[in-house]
Amino acid sequence: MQQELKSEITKQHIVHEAFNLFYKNGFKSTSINDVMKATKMSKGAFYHHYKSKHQLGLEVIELKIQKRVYDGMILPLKEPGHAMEILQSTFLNRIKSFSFYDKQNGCPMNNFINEIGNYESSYQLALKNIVEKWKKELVILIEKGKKQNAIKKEIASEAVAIYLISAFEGIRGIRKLYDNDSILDQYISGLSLYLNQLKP
Amino acid sequence: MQQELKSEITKQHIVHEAFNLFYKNGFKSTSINDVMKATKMSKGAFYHHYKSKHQLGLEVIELKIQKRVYDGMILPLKEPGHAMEILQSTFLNRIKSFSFYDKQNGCPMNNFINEIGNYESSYQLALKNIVEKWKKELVILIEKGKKQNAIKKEIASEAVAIYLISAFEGIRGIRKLYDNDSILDQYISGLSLYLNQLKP
DNA sequence: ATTAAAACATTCTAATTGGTGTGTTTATTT
DNA sequence: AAATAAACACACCAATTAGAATGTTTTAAT
Repeated sequence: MQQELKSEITKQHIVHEAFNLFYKNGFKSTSINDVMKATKMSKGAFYHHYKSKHQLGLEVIELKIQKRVYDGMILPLKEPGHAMEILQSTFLNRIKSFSFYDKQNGCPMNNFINEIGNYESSYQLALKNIVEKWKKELVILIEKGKKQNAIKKEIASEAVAIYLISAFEGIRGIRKLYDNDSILDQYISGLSLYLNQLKP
Repeated sequence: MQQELKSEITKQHIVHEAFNLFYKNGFKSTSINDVMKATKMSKGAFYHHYKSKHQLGLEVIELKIQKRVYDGMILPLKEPGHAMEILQSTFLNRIKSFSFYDKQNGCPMNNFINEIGNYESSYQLALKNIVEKWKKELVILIEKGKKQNAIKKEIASEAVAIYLISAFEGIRGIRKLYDNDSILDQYISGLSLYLNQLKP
């Protein structure tokens, strides 16, 4: 029982450092050597716990990236309250809460999607899973908004959900190109306008 | 004079094959060996015409990627006619005109942005340049729409432009995860709704 | 205390990387 | 025709890659 725990801690350690390096330098550009240098353990340790770099990538997606999107963008949607206010605060708060580092390096999920989304079906599936869960929760909230008479009943909830997600992921990439937040302010302004126009 | 021409043709050949491989497999993952294997010339030939892989990357951005965005998304905006119709047809036509290959591999510019947007300032600059030109032309068209009384005068043109671009680039990435066009249909539906709500 | 297995460390390999140096051929100028 | 320079080809380098093989140490059960 002690051993299982230690193994679990070591794996979490590896996944944690791997996520940081993948986020900063990309998945393909990060070698197992790099990851294990960061953990200050040997490569033998890595191949004891994981059978390949591919498996590590999957765990990073399923554990770290999924959790990030969950905590930042999905869980807030489930809070009680007015749907429109939750929509606004979730998207706006998240954008405004990003550190300089996070602005510079974009969305980890979006980075993965664009780097290896056309690469391997197991990655595709794991990433699609996250997007689908996000979309699903957004749709639930939008439907709630319709019932609350806060959102026009005739609009297609899924279309709005995907348009919100697309623009959010898109701007996370584009922001990388700039060295200040003016582009984010314009996005926020565009988002506010969009949300306001959903009101009946 | 004959030599300069031959040199130009060879460089175009290299840039062409490089773009295709960067698009399919990413910039970092594509080696000069890969590129020159595709051109069926030697690596010596490459380093005769280019001083580094970095320089090749810049030329691919400035020649191929820029042109793609220009032809597909910017030039159509300059056509005479009703601003709102041009907006709708440009975005919708472009999305619908993508080949299976282009849907699977996303937007070349967005791929570059997400892979090396946080990597090197010369790439950042070259890519930002394209986005800025796109945004600028969109703003001009939106302003025109306001004059034509086709778009609400009180909305911020830059915000709408960036929101349109963000969503477009975002969906190009997300589409990679799916094996059919339903997600694109939802995006299109969300886009149409968005554009309609800009009308006075 | 003995044994077995888990958790690592160390060393190695075959392949690949961006880039260089040294040819050889072709085109242009004198 | 001779000289020069451009356009390549080919062999090579040191560094890095994912992964395997073979150690050694720690832990847990008997």
